[in-house]
This record gives sequence, structure tokens and C-alpha cells, in this order.
Amino acid sequence: MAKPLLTAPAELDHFDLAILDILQRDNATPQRVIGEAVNLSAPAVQRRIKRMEESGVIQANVAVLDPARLGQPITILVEVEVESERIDLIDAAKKSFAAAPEVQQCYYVTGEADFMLVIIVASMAAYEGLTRRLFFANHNVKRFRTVVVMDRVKASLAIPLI
Amino acid sequence: MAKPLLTAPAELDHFDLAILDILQRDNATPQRVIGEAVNLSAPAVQRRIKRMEESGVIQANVAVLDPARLGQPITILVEVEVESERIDLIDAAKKSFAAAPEVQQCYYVTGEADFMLVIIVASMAAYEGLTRRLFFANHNVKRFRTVVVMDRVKASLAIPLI
DNA sequence: TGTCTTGCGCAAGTTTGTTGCATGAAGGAG
DNA sequence: CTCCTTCATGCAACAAACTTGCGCAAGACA
Repeated sequence: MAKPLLTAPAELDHFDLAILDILQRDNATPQRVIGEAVNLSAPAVQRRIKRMEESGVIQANVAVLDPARLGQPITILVEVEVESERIDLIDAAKKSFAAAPEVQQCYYVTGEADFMLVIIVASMAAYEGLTRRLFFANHNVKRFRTVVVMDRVKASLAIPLI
Repeated sequence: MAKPLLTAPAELDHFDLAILDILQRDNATPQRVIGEAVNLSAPAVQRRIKRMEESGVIQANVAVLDPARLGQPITILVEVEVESERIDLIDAAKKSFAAAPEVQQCYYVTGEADFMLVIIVASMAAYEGLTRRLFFANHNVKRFRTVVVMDRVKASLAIPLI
């Protein structure tokens, strides 16, 4: 009679996967249309979506904007190497990078570098200012390598759902 | 009397930016709530959103999913170096990378490497299979460097809107 | 076999999104 | 300086979508 855990695994069936596949392409798709696509009624679709939102499988529902149209045409990748891998210093670096709005993505990685950042800025001058705040101001940053993106060939967060 | 261009620049005012800032956090926010936040009526918000969707400022509306909960817990970054930078070969590589669903992001970059990929896979075995299809099968790929992500500190597509 | 649980579809109710219309501000031409 | 056109707004009505209660059927378990 024990209640299931709050974060129950809640395995996903093929209906759920089909719904997610639609939502991660266009989450404005009406539930009625989704229902027709997966052979389920609209309320059934709605309940499944709600469950997946509450369980965290669906993390967010967001609009994807065009950076170039918003005056932020430059994408930059940065490999960051730190001086010390002491856990508290690493955590501090993570928080610092994650808190910067210009940092779209931050990965803590194996290999020569320790962090890999994806950054969006309006200009190289803006990037220069950001390096001061993010890297030069952090004494644990040993060095960083800047790579400028010429073409944003593909940029999504979609996950292959088999 | 000439009609404005189809892709008119359509400059954005501070209302638009405020709306976008809300939408790129949560695009399920009711227009009424957005209206209250930006001091505009719901229909005004709706018309601005529609215009920005049509003009391409809003590129998509998507659900963000948790890769780990969907059996794809491994994120990998790959630097790819090509043999020849002949434009047709580069374009072919772009198409090939962009077509792979495991490739979340693909950047064509300056510097030593030519491409930087962000890849999501279920297992290292799956990644090994992907390298065969994506890199070993492409004779223009000179070499590639694999970096495994230990922590996905931050992963979004949000743009700083000042 | 009986019971419990779970998820479904249907239908009604509620919220949200959408459109027609009149008003007022901004810009240009006469 | 005034008229006229354009454009975006708010209000109100309408349409569409989301949400919930309910009865039912299928599977799990004793």
C-alpha cells in the first residue's frame, strides 16, 4: 500500500515517446492533433503531458529565438582550463559560468580542457568584456581557448527518440 | 505605395523584448499574464507574438526534455578536422552532421578544428556506431577528437535580452 | 473468481486564444 | 497648419483549446 516515490521512474510507453517527439518539434500543436497522430483522445494526451511535466521528463516549454535578429549575431566556443580541480573551486566555476546569461551552455568535461562553453554575444567587444568578468577575474582559470563560430549549422536541444 | 519587403526588418521595441524574454523561459504563459507583466492587453500581446513568429524572430516553440530520463544519458563533444576545405565538401559535411538526430548541435568554426559537434547518445557503444557512420565513412574527415561530458552544467538556447 | 488499480473515452465546463471594430497617436502631403 | 493615411491599441464577442468528472474496460494480484 506504500505510495510510489515522489519521483517515480514512471516508465514511458510508445504513446509517451510519440507525444514527446511531437512536442519537442512544436509544443503548440493542439492536443487534439497530437491525439489523432498517436491514436489517443485529447484528454488522454493532456493527462500524459501533465504527468511528464510533473515528473520532469519535460523540463521546460520554451520559444527558440533567432540570435541574429536580436542583435547577438556572434557565437563563440570557449575551452577553459582550470588551475586546481578542487571540488569547491570547480563548483564555484560552474556557478559562475551558469549564472552568466551570455553563456548558453556549459559542459564540465574530460580531457585537456575542463569546461566547454557556448557563448552568444553582440560583438567581439562584448566578448572581450565577458572574458574579463568570467575568466580573468577568476584566479582558478589557468587559460582559455576561444573559437569563433562561422556557421551555426544546427542548434537544438532535441533528443533522438528512436 | 510599395509594400514593405516580405522579410521586413520589423524592429523590435521594448514590449517585444519583454514578451520574448518571458516566452523563452516559458512559452505556455497565458497571453493575459504576459499582458499584465508588460502592461499591454492580451490581444496586443497575441498580435505581437504572431508577427514575431511570422517574421522569424521566434524560430520555434519546443518542449525541452531530460535526456537522462529518456535513456540518452551521455553527452559528447567532438572536434572534427577535415582534409579539404573545398566548399562542396564542407557543405556535404554540414548536411551529413545536421541530418544525424544524435547531433544536437553543429558549429562550423575557425581555428585548428573545422567543426564542433554536441552529441547525445544512449551509450558509448552507440557513440562508437555513430562515429563509423559520421566520421569513418566520410573520407574528408581527417581526424576527430572526442570529449566526454561529465556534467551538463547548463544547456539552453536562451538569448540574453538585455 | 473477486477485487483493486489504472487508463481510457465521452461530455460538460472552464480557460485561453482570436477577430471585428472603433478610437487615438504619429507622420506625411497639400 | 490642417487633413489624411497608417498603425497599434483596447474592448467585447467569438472560436478553439484545455481541463475535469464520470462510467467503463483491461490487467494485476490474492
